[in-house]
Amino acid sequence: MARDTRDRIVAVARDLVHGTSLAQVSTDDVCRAAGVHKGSLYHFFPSKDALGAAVFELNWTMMSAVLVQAFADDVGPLARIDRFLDSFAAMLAMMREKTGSTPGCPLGGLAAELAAHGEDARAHVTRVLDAWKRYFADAISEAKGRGEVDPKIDSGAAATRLLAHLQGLALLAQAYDDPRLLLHAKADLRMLLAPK
Amino acid sequence: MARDTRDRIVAVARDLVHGTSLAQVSTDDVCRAAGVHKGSLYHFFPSKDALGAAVFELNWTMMSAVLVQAFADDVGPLARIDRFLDSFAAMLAMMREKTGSTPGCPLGGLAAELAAHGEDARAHVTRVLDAWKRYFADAISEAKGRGEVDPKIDSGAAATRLLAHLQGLALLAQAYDDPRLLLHAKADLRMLLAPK
DNA sequence: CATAGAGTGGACCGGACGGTCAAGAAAGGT
DNA sequence: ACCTTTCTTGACCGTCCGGTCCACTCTATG
Repeated sequence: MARDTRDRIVAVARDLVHGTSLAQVSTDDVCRAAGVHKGSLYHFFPSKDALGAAVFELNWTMMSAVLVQAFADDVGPLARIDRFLDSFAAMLAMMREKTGSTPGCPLGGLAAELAAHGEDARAHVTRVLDAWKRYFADAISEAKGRGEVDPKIDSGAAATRLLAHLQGLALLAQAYDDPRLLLHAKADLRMLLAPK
Repeated sequence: MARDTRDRIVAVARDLVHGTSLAQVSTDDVCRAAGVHKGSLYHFFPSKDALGAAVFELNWTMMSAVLVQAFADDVGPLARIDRFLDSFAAMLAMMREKTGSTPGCPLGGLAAELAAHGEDARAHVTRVLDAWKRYFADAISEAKGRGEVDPKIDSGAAATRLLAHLQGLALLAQAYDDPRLLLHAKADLRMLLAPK
């Protein structure tokens, strides 16, 4: 029951924050939507910022699940990247169905907001982004070994390129309220890999 | 004097908002920093949202100046894009000096935030992004004519690619508090142009 | 110089906000 | 059965917020 309440608070907060921003969602909003009282919220979280961090963490957990699934090695490394992009696009499209407007990247959007909330929040955010990048970097390394991309490129730098591009596409998708912008992702990321 | 006050309010608001978000800056903050009283602010702007729109407009004006200068046709089209990227990177680095933390793209960041402020705000934002994209698209068209990029690519789609990538790099630069991420911009955008 | 209207000062408002608290209800170990 | 710890409740607080109001002061114009 206890863990359940905490989880419900975070999940509800996540839904409210996604598509908007942490600042635009009040603790009252969260409590109302979760059917919980302020005291409970502040029993589990020392501050609103802490709740924000938990939301970010939950987003990362969900993204991790998608990453693990997409990057399973039953297909080649480049196909894994493609598969992840499909999942990512589907995720945004589904969110648009549910909320009526296209959200940005659940991690990137919060990352930009939390970066201004002090140095430790920023450090946390960058650790998560690094973990995400590693999935790309590993696949790229493997693709280099297979001769599917230019072996001279730096895997880490290429991974950063891919992540940046994906973040940019998600941001434009949000601004244009059009998840179809992500349809270009596969081809775009291929260009950034200098394939042979 | 009148225009002067209005301009000062917007300029100050811009400085406060840049690097954070509109939501995190209060009208009191703006008034204090501008040495102005609430009555004056609400004499010029009917609401805080209107002030936000004016800030966005100012950012676009400043960006336009950079664009016009960078895209002057005294050099080839691809060199213009490079020149713009230099200016953009310099802009972010300068802002970091001034505020102590790396801001995101002055247009992209606000665009993402304002997109959730109703349909008309979003439409305004997309018009500005389209205008920005046009600078890229025109240069790409010219580069195609000169045979500097693959003539088969669609200029508009390529321009979207470039803008998305730039936005993504700016977002990561903000999250990592490291403007050097933009150093890769030139090479990255080249890859996205499928040069011959 | 009279007057109108733009611009400014600054007090004020209602409500929303993040956060607290004390007391009670469950849960859980012994 | 008992007590301790973990939750939950719901009223409450001080502050900050966006926004209003009205009296005042400039300044441009006729």
